Amino acid sequence: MTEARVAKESDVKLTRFELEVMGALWELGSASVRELQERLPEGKRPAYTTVQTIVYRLEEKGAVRRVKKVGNAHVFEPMVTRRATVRRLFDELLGFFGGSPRTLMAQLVEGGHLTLEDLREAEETLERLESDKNATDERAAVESQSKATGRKGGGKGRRR
Amino acid sequence: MTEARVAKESDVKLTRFELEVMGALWELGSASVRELQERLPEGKRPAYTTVQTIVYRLEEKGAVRRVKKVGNAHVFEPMVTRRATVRRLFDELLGFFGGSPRTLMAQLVEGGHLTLEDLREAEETLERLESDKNATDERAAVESQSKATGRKGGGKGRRR
DNA sequence: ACTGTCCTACGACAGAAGTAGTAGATTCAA
DNA sequence: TTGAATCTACTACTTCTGTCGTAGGACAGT
Repeated sequence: MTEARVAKESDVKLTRFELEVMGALWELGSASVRELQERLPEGKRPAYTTVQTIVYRLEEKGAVRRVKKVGNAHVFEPMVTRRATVRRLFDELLGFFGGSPRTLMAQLVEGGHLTLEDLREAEETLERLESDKNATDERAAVESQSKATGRKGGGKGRRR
Repeated sequence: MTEARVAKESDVKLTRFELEVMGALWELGSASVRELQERLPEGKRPAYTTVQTIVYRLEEKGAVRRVKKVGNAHVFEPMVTRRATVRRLFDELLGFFGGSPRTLMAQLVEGGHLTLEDLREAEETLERLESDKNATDERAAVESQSKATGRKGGGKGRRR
């Protein structure tokens, strides 16, 4: 039955190539195997069946699901959000930096990855988010704290 | 002879666990296999030989090298900087976001990973960097290139 | 010189990831 | 109703990762 596991969005662990495919799927919203394959960068565009295999594995991991059929082809849709996935990857990254976003940010900045504008915009996003939060008073601890993600370094949860 | 490949720092591709070990090595500056093993988080602390294997593989990838011996044990030192590594990982991340740091930043912010303070500090770092650059007149970001390992191939300096 | 302890250098192996071929089912346009 | 084109559902590697065990070398006491 190739039953897709119902996984907590937060524990879906993707490999590089799976991420690559998810990237395409996130962009397209939903797509067939062929569409996905065609969106992959020319250089590293594997055979059709290779992509198919990846998609199947993603399905088993609960990262995507079939939503409908077009012709004889299945159309897949993401089950995990890009956001949740980045969060996950970022957390991993943090692991190698004593869990400090600061340090990581510094490295990124120094590495020339981020421009002042990027940061400014991020700030705006953040501020907008804050006020939204206050205005609506929205509670709900949403998905976030699933469980102290087994951080390695001494405790010290990031405070905001 | 287990000759370590002289790899361009930028093309060293590390796996999760290798990163984990590198994390420990970056923190210690230089260390023996045992020291590295002991710095790994209790929970996931593999057997001594497992760590040893990882270190050997890192050596072959040119990510670390033996610098000396203490007793009968080798002491290793990182050959790739933490910075360069983060850069690499970040680049990969960007791949899933249409190459836009903005989008990624937004996701991070929304995910509650970054606080306003984190951003402010990053900005300062950036500004400090800018003026340093202008004042000091651009100087190679070398930092840990202790010895020029015959590095000469066609440089493919990524600039963004 | 003998012995226990700690390393190193290899060799192994299971499971994950990447890559793809094939047989048979579907679909679509004649 | 046929046949080509396209998919799907498997099966099958090969490589890469994570994990160790073991044999034999080095060294510190005794």
